[in-house]
Amino acid sequence: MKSQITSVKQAYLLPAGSEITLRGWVRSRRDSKDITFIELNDGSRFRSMQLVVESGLVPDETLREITTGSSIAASGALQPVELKVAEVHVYGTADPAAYPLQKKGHSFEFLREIAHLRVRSNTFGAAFRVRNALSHAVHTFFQERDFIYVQTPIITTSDCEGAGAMFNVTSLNLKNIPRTPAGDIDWQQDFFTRPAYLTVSGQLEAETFALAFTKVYTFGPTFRAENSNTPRHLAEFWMIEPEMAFYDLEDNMRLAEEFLKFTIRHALENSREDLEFFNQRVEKTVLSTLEHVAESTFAHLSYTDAIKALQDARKTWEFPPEWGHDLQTEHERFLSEEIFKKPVIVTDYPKDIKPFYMRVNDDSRTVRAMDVLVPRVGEIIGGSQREERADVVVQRLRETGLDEKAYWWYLDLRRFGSVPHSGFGLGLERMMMYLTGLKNIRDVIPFPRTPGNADF
RNA sequence: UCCCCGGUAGCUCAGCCGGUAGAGCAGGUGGCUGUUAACCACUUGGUCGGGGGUUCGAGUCCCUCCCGGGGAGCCA
Repeated sequence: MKSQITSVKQAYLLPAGSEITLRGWVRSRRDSKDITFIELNDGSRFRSMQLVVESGLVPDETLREITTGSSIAASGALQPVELKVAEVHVYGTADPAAYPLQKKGHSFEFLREIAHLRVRSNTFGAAFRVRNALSHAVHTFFQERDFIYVQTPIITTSDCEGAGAMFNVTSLNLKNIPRTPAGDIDWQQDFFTRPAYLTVSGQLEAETFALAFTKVYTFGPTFRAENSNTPRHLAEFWMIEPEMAFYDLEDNMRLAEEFLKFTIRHALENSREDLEFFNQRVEKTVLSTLEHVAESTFAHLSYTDAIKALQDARKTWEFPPEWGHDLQTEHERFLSEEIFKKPVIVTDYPKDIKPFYMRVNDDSRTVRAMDVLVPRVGEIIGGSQREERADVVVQRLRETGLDEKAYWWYLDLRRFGSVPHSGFGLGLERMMMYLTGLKNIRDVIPFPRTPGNADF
């Protein structure tokens, strides 16, 4: 009798009586005198499969090895909701006294310290299946709309946009750094003959592709060397950056809204079981919020109107809202959580608090920027219409104190066939927090990198 | 980086005005039952985050460093 090797996910689709072999890791085990129940999980879906072992069928010494965390193969006949085991093979044991995962719930803080094992838990199994589904949805969304996927460089030499501190990339011997006669670091002797960094954004490079392929997107890792210690920040995270020629800010906002709704609907349809777990155990508003947002229309208002609304609100602020200052976290949350109770897009920020590449409005005080704020998570998308006028970009570079020579190729885009264009950046992990209700960004990325933490 | 809170058994925590360390769960042993965060009985297990100080005596008070969490800034 030959049995078919299947995943737990597939097994639930097979008829009773099917002879199958399952392989995976033991979640828990319960013993009776003449019968043993084993929960087997292989990560293929949230549910485990219950294995029933009647006494005498499996040697005692084998049964003894089957403890929480051990890896086994089990063959037998499927019957409703479980597998009646005829034969078991143990691949690897897991000493119960040493195996850190118990049947009981653990704190996220503890599980973070065992990131190599936490993926075997309910929460993190669900989280990373959702992350997989979300990544798939990202590509599906853009590919269905004829966007070209572009891999922008991880290593960059453009001393970028002032978008936060950067990690240096060097092959110099740090114990013996070459110096110029003046005593400065002699970058000529470094690998790239100039300072190099890990990218903080693929946007500038993506713009070059957008001005050839019309619609493009990036999806890759980005790095920030900021000493940020919050549940919303990572030193290494994944960002999705679409960039579209011939799109103005309205087109850009429409796409952002469509994108969020598409990925939410995709998750609701394809990750239902995992999301139901989050809804039950992590954040009981996740499902209702997602379903609500998938059907709602995002609120829109200008930065200037937002400031007014915040000033009119009967609320005492730690930082009173004031035109010209960036919105504080408390302001953003109030807009999305209290005033609108749904995603809000704030546009047209003062130019002095935004980067050089954003298109300057006719009032010459504001730029065509947009931030999408969602309840619970805050800023999930930041984007803008790009400044396509060569003279204005140059002026903005000078105003911000950047070296226009370093941006010669970026300025070329404005000299040769320039067009209006727009784009935005979306943090994959922020989206994950929104989908799962998990409150710490370190719990939605496999191996989080934060100040002082790069284990695993 | 700043401001709060915390660090005691493998995990989650209690430990009062300083007097010499405890519970639940997990683990082990036995029992019982088609069990499902199983149940019942017994039981192993601790440099009280590190260092320094005060004191007859410090888990407890003081200083300092490290680590974790929350808030703020930076942003996605």
